[in-house]
Amino acid sequence: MASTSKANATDWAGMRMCPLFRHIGDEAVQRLAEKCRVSMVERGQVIFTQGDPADAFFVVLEGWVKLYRVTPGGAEAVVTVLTRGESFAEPVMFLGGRYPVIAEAASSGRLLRVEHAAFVQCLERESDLAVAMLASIGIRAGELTQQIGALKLLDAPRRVGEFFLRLLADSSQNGRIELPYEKVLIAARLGMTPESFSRALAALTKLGVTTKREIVSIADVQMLRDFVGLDARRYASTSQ
Amino acid sequence: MASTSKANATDWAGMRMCPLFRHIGDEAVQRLAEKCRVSMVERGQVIFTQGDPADAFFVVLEGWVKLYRVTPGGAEAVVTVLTRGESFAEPVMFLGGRYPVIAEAASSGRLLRVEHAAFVQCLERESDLAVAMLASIGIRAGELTQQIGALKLLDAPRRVGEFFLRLLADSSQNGRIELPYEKVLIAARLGMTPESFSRALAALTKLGVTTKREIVSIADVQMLRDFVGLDARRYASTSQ
DNA sequence: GTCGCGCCTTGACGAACGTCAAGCTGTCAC
DNA sequence: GTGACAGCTTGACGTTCGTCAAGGCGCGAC
Repeated sequence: MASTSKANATDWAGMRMCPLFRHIGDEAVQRLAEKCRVSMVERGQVIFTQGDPADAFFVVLEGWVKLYRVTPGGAEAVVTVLTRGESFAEPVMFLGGRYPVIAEAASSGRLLRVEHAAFVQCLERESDLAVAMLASIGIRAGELTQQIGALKLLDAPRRVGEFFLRLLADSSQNGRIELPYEKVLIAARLGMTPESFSRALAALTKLGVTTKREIVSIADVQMLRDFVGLDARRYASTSQ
Repeated sequence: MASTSKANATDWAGMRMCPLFRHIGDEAVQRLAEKCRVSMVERGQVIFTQGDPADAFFVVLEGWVKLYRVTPGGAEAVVTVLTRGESFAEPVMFLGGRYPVIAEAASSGRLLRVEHAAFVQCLERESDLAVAMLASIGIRAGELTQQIGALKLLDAPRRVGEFFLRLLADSSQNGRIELPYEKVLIAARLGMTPESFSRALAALTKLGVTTKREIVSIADVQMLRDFVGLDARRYASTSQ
């Protein structure tokens, strides 16, 4: 990997926005972070390849990562696209198998790398950590179950709006969001075609959401919130 | 709860089909099962209520359970419906909070009740268990991410077909599946309206899938498999 | 028995998204 | 500067599902 460094305070904060570590005590997160390395990656850089032994999992601290397979035909089949605060490859690492996909940086960014050995060490030392992580990961599963419903409930512009708001909530960069270069990836992530994504962006322009290249600017966050209708879905919130 | 008993061999097998315990060693599952109780429930019976301290989580061994909230207006808002092999309320239990929903048996059935104390005891004793469960639960999350995609990919009849096949895979009762009394629950679970569900069933009749009341009979399982097109989606399989 | 009430079904209609196809815009090579 | 290519946008059209509405079936009450 290009260049690695120890996790600093910023990275430590980045870990907290990951669902995996959301319900874990500050000290525990810090102790784990100390054993991890932060890697800088460039667009196109391969993080791991299909078949590599899964000896670590990753948290995206900044930028975008795409996971894909190469089909027998040789075509790229994108499994998913991840961004800030999202983790990947944990299950394979826990099981001690091999990575079933290729992970590639879809933009320049920073990744936290959690090694198997370091992780298990922490887990054995404090049994609270295991329970807390089980909770975190379980809640994440619950949220996903809901997303399935939300996918049907929300139309394309609202889905895009919600996605932008979620990215914004993490780092309040005053209405500015950076997307990966290929917007087709975002479309895939949101479960729609590039065409629909483009139309959704056009519809959001009326609400003060403008896009210049890969930069999205939201003039009035509250207006977007109202449009998405977060309030109407308050009942459904929290897991199971 | 109506009547409880110790977990027997059948129940022990039932636990194995739960994603939570899928990647755990036989001995570990058995040790945990020994500490759990199996409850018989009748249709309409409340398993726990909104606000109760979450001191246990559950695995459905047989029958159907619905989780719902009562909205401020007094209406029932069904969160989800679960059946054989599915667990619920783990995250809240791990966090030591209170149940945020009401759990009610949607049909008569059998539940495995896993107490907090017993669970933590097992977890502390063997650190492998924690890692295995993290893997299991993580894979489940990965599967859900896929379901989100599948939801868009598959039309209504195919979604219903796939759902039936998944229920069948668990207990090969020779093409016979029992649904809960109110089919509207299944429709909700599959993310569609009762009308669409009805139409989907009508479409499946041509494929030898007949429904009499709450009993679904599948004449030719392979034909249904072909229709759903499991093969076409093989690439996307396994988590992340 | 038969009345009434749920629930399931069936039909007609409209909205939203995917697909196909064409045009536009930016970037890079030469 | 000019050409070529890739990605994005826009338009037209068909499919599918949700919505609204009416009808049928089964079950329990009286």
